[in-house]
Amino acid sequence: MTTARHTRQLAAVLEVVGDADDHPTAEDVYTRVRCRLPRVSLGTVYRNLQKLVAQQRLRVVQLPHRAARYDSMLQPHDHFLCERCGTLTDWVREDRPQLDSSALDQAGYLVHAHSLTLYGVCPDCRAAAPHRGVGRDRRRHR
Amino acid sequence: MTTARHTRQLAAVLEVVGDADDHPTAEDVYTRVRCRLPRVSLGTVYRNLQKLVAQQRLRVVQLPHRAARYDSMLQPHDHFLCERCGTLTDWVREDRPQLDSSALDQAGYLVHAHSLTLYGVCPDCRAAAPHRGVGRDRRRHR
DNA sequence: CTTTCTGCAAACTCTTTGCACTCGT
DNA sequence: ACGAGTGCAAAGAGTTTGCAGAAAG
Repeated sequence: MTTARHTRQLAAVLEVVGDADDHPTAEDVYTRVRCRLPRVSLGTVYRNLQKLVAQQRLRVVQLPHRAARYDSMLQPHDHFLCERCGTLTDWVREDRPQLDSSALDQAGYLVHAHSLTLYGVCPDCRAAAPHRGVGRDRRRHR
Repeated sequence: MTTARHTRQLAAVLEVVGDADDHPTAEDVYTRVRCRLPRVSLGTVYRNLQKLVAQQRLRVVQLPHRAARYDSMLQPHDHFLCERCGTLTDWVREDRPQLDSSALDQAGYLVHAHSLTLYGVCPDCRAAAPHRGVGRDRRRHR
């Protein structure tokens, strides 16, 4: 039987993501964990993030063309990604319409989970440049 | 001024994806285009897929831990991914216009687009093994 | 002591790119 | 002919993995 061990590295990874309010990437987590445990390796960070996600103690948000982001908010929610600055925002819908998948259910599909992400421009970026530049100059952050 | 050229490679890529009913990956498209144009390169396939997506003549479906899949269905729709066999299915909801993002709108977010993907087990896989194996044996296809 | 976990570095997957050449227009 | 598009091969980002040694139980 597999006995999960409690290591400093695992604890640090969990705590770093828990304390973060910015949906850090694996690299971000690595950097922050390093402040405490200067000898951790990126591989270990990845392994522990993976483990914590599997244990449902953390969530991953996979994004097209970007590194995965980690999230300690466990309550069901979705995300908004600002295409200009790359900031990822939690979006908790109180009216979460239960996502009527009955058509799929009836067709014999078994739905375990889903992911919904919105893309657009955040308030800060709109304020900074309301008329989005014609030239393509995205991909600035991370 | 940029003058778009009409090349065999571009036409073949578009046609291959258009004829496909299985959401091919870039590699799949590459293989199929090769039947006709044995000298195409994977880089060209990627470049053309990218171009076609930018022109809204094709759609990409980005999936966690998997290669992107291409889709010629232009009407708004979502997807279902079978976690056992990797098959991606179009899911057209008639009741789609929902997705009430007014809370975000009011907070100053500008929403351009969104993506919604469901994960689970497709009818075929359920029939093949109703009681999903306890051991993790995913990642079979592609 | 045993076994899991770690650090390190190499490998891997998917995708993008630089460059010289080709072929639409 | 001009230059967008191509083939090729190399680079790149992000993530995974094999292995010997460290350390948790």
